[in-house]
Amino acid sequence: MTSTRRIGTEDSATRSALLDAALALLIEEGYASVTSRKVAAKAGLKPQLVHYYFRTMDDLFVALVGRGAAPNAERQERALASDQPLRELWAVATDPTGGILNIEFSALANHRKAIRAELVALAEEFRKRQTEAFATILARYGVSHDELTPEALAVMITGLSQILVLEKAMGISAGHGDLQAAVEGWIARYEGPKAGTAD
Amino acid sequence: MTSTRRIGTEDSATRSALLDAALALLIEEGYASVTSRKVAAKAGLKPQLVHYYFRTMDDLFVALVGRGAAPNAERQERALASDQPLRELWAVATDPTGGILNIEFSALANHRKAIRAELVALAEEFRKRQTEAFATILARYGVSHDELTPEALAVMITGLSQILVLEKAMGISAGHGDLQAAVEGWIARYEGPKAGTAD
DNA sequence: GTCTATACTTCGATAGAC
DNA sequence: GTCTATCGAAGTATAGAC
Repeated sequence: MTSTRRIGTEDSATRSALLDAALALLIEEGYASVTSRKVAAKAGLKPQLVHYYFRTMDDLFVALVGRGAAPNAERQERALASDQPLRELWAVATDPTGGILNIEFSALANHRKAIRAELVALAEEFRKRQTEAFATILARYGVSHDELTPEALAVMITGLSQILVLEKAMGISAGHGDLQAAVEGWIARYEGPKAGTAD
Repeated sequence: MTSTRRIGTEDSATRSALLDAALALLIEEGYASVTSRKVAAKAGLKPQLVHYYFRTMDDLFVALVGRGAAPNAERQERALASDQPLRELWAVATDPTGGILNIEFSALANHRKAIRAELVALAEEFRKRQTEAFATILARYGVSHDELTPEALAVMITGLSQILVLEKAMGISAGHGDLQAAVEGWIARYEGPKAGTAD
């Protein structure tokens, strides 16, 4: 009940175009460039439309997070349900586009309450699902909790994949090949050679 | 030779105060809040002074990175030279303030060339020093390169510490205790119990 | 060498026209 | 329901006064 101002419908094509433009800008130029003017320009629309469909810029960011949530969850589920869940999940986590987005959103969230709330809730659900799946997977592979807990593994995979993606985006690559190889070696120890590869 | 405009001296107290204010803002509110007006306000000065001492905002950021480089390098050297280098380095890497700064700078660098160049050069030197030290340390602990290379270890420590710091800043903590314990366990395997602790 | 007066651009946001 | 005219605040940056 904060204001009586009208707002566009959620299924509007214009609204969708604005979200597309915002997403592209976020990836290409960072969150500081996601302004009403630039988003509109990219979509070939007037800046005021941003405020019609999303009252504030924070609302736009929150909508952007929300729109990506379901596809991401599905990607993760598919990976976890595959024959080689660790390998598939690692592939998803090291995907450059997703990684960059993660970093931009994290930086954004660090100082904007509404966005942080949205993102934290999502991240926690993600981690929870991963942890559940890892519990089964690690048990199947005969890894004891003394060695590595599902929770620790979830944070590890996130941390290692993110540093690789972030640094690659910046142009740092020292040690990346070695770490990638090490991770693949650990995975291969449990899941064997890559599926589709002659054994 | 881009312009003839004058610029403040590097040992000016005003210049230093502006850098202090910018650093505080960067940590407290993120890089988007490091504007000439806000920096000046925080330092109790006029916004135009920012442009006198640092021609552009990018220059200010570059100066900020530069000012922190030497102290950071020293901190790292001290850790690497200690009796328990892995443990000390882990402690330095998981320091919250340093971590947050790292994230802010990374996000910034992702889309601003001048800052990225500065940061990448620094990060590479950092990694190189770490890798050199790790080569000695791992050899001393009897770890073969087949198991883990110094390069991979350097990226790993960076990635794991950063994810812990970043998520903690955002308010995510699931799995953190487990990962912290796992890392401490690995370290203890090589460096024994924490120095100063009864054995 | 240090700081201020000032210009011009871009920002988010609203009120009101279609 | 959709979009435009317009505003006041904040952004970077320069030219010139002390």
